[in-house]
Amino acid sequence: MLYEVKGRLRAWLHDWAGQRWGPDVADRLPVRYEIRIPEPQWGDLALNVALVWAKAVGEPASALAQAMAEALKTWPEVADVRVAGPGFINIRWDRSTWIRRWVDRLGQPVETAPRFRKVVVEHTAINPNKAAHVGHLRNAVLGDTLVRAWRFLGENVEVQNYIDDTGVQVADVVVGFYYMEGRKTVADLQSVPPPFDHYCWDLYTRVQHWYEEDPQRIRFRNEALHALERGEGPLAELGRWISETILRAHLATMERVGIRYDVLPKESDIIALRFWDHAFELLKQREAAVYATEGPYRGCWILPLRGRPEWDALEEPDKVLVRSNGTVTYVAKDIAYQLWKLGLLGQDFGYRLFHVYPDGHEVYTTTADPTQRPPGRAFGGGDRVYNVIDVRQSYLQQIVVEALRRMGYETAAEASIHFAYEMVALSARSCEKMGIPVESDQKLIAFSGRRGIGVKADDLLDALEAQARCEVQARHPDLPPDEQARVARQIACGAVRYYLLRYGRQTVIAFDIDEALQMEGETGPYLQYAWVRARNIFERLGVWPDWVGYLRATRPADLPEDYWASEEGAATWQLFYQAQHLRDWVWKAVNALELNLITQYVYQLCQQFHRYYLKYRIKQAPDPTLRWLRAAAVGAVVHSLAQGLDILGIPRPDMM
RNA sequence: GCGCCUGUAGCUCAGUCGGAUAGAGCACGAGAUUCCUAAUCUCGGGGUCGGGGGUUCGAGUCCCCCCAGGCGCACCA
Repeated sequence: MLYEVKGRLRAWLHDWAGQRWGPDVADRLPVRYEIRIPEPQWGDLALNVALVWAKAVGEPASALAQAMAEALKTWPEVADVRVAGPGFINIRWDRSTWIRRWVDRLGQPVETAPRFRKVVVEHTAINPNKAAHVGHLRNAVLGDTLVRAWRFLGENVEVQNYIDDTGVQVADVVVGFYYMEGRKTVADLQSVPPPFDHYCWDLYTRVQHWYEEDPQRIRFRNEALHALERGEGPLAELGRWISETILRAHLATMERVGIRYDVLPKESDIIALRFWDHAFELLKQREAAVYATEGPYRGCWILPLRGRPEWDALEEPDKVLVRSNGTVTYVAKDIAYQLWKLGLLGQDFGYRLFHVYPDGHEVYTTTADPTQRPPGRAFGGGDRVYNVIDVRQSYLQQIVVEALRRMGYETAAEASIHFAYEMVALSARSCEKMGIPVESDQKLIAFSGRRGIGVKADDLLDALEAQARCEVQARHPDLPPDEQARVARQIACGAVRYYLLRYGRQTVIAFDIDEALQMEGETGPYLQYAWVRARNIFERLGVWPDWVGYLRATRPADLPEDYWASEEGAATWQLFYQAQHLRDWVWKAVNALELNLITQYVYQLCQQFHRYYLKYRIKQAPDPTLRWLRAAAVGAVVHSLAQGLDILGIPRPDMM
């Protein structure tokens, strides 16, 4: 509701300016003024528009503010408008009107016009050669939360998880099984002690050491790599089985934290379908790729980047796409794939069903046979594409976008967004605990699959679940064990997701096991506990889940106007009003790609609710009117919290 | 060398396109429960916002310089 009022206010201010200075002036006035929620003492809404516009029109800010304030007083939902400081306009809403209108509108869908035809979000993209670690989890949680936020805002979103099943990493594990361990058939792999992805975690680091012992052995990797690319022979067969098995393990791990996908495009199919050839033709046609006849890249096809200030600073700004030996570089493949995501390649994969989630949601994977098409489904072709990849890939991502630009796909370049975030590293303290040697001056140690340094996502979740289960058992000894386990899983999921989301994306997370296992204070369980408490109120009133019906049926004919001036009235209003801001924050978060804005908002709402809950009882309120007012505020929290927790992917337990 | 990012309480971090008195959590100390209430709440100490200069009604936030740290800059993936 607040969201809608803010929109009206902007339009109204524009009209007001038009009447005062004429429409031409109004259209040229800065629109970057702020409509913010101030400290409660100032009012419900604060505008700095007079300060911003005063500069533009050369009138004193305070006089301007005064005039606007007078005009705003005619709004029916406005109780009072005051001018403060150098020219802030502080609006105070008519509380009774607001709360009544809010109850009436509950359940009505918010009207949203989608901005995009399809938003594509690619995240996770873990090499399918070993178990997922917490760093991968950060990627997936950020991506998934972005997906949830866009869906909340009414967009059609497709979730992609790119699978590099032909790369060095898978090749190394193939080498490990085939040459080091002599496991040469799929049957041999099936006898590996489970969990398979955890076994490969160790094997992968063992292979690295094996290479270091004798550098000659690197030829086994090349052999495996070629086999994977050709897709034939016993090595390729092992590779296919390994990558698919580990991919399924990754899907299971991600399902534990509520993360799902729509389509899993495989590198092997990109190779088999020769996506690059098509992209290459396009690049040549549009003169974005050039054959170098001289200089250091003689004999290569390059993407010339000279001529733009941001690239000229580099020693060798041009980027090789096709090597002098005719092979294709990593960036080049990425350009082809990005073109497909944007629907510009003029070519598509085939698809087959890969997995069905318990609730019926289907995940497809690609095939090399383009005639295989799932009925009623189409993948790729987004008009907004997010690539969730850590910040170290920024340079590469910039090149991909620049290539689109050079090809003349300006809009597509604008639509391609690199969601860059910092990595998860181990704190020196955690390393010591885990027995990893640390040099004294090092504060952080980066995760490294090769060296086997990192915390597996499953291990973290297991630890959290075990801990949560102990607590649940202590609190609800009579609850059936499978119910206890279910709640524990929900809490573990909430704890991990909140832990990974609360940091800004440019903050390196120094992973600390004790901190990650924390369930008190600013944590996921804190939010979940607020939900349980709020929900319990209506439960105890006997009106769950139809608390909306309850609020409508028991609404008092008149609300006491002096209530809002009391201490309780102020608290009730603040809680109610705070619960109205979700949509604004989600919007802001998605546009700035700062998802921690959502966690902060939800956390603060919960904090406010916990305080209110302790102070004002609902069921035992002194009279029906007070009960209704308090219950309405709690209802606003329930409404907002349900949506907020869903966006964050934090489960909503029935009890804790 | 060049580019990007970071520096805020003992620790881990927020801080909204520049806005009103710099905030949380953890840790530490003291308290709160005859049931919608302890995975919670209340109170307390703790800060030269890395340093210096500038822009303006107003700077943790924008600009310049310096210091410290991280990451990136292949015919590797």
